Amino acid sequence: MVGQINKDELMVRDILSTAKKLFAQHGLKKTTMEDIANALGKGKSTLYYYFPGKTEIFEAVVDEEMRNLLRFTRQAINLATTAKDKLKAYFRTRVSLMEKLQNLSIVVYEEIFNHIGTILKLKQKHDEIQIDIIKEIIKGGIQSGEFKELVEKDMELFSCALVVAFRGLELPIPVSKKVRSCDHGADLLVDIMVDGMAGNGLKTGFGQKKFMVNT
Amino acid sequence: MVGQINKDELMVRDILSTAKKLFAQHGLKKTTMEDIANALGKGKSTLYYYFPGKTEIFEAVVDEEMRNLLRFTRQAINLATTAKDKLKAYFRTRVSLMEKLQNLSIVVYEEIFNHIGTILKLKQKHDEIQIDIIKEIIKGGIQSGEFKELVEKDMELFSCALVVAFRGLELPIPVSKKVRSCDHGADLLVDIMVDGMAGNGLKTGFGQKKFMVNT
DNA sequence: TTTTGGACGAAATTTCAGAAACGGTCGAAA
DNA sequence: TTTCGACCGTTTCTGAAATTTCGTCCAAAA
Repeated sequence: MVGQINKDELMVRDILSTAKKLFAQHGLKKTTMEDIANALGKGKSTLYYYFPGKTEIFEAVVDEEMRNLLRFTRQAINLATTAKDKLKAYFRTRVSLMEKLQNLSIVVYEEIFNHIGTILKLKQKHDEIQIDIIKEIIKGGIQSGEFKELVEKDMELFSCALVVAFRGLELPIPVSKKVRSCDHGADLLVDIMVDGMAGNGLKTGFGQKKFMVNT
Repeated sequence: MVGQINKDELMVRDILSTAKKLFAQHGLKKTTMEDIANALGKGKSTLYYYFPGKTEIFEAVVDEEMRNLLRFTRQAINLATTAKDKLKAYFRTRVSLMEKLQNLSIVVYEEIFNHIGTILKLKQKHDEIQIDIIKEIIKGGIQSGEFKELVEKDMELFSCALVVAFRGLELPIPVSKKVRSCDHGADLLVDIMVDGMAGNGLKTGFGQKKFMVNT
């Protein structure tokens, strides 16, 4: 009984790993149940013994992949001590692991952007302008002393990031709407961005005080 | 002469405005050159006198729409005085004008997301978790005094925004890659987010020395 | 000259019936 | 309990004919 459960899970793992390879290689549509079965050296209906259908296999593969990403993220977060470093860890691991995850989802993305790639190239041109706008604002803020100094490279980077990040808001997905619909939201974000999240009352005692001097 | 140039531009404007209506109503593919010509009350070849082809008309329509959005954005920015308010104006106008622009691109978006809507629903579930993770980090930061106080609602909003904004980075577009590929980028962003962009000594002329205190 | 309309050809798109492929089921066998 | 081949209903592909649509051309109107 315990052995059977293990055998069950082993089979499920086998199915998922080979399915993942095939999905990453040929995409969801082009990968048939028979392909998976053949790659496993099993009969097609064996798959249906372990999974209700093709959809569930795909979902399981994606779910597993996302769980992995989450696991690594949590791990990196736990290694950091301060909240600031935790945030850094969050973003850093997500950025690096995203690229690995894209091995799986690249086919999906390709399917999407074969349909709209042309249109988004138009957008790109205007993104350049938007970046310049933001950069100008920041430059103005720096000159007036309202903002901290920032080297040209970082300003460029930060402006790019803002524009790109905003694209996430443009995607018509439920969670986006939640943020988008709240007018107060945009202001809050800028408030945080400008004034920072750091509290004035630094935590008592043992904290390491650092002085950074810019000119 | 001058009169002809005006007439030219007037005709171009007419074409673009009626084409825009039709594109928004029926989409790019379902709108034929004859549809546009009929709606104008002109012959089909008239269109070809003013534009090389259908593609160019569509691009011109989209370009005009984006220019409009840019125009309003600049206008709003100029009305604001401080850089902080300018940033706010930037985001606020973009959010509100985006919805109007979507009247045009809603057909486009529909075409896109009929293909991938199913897949992105999977993501949504994990987004919920990510939001919770970030919220927890922020909560911890607040409790330790590292971060400023934030009401529950704003914390939720801010966390959502971060997750959603990150979606923009995931899109496989050149500018995204530019930001994504730079490891230093993520850290810079968090640095700015935490410490803020605000300088200490406001606009005291020339030599700006700044002291940043971290814990 | 400048501008327009409609006819025209080439190329893309749609249609649709028949064929192939696919997801999923079932009973039997190991 | 686990695996398998055969089978069914549906979806997807194919390819050729019919239709639509882009873009050109030229005569004619302004």
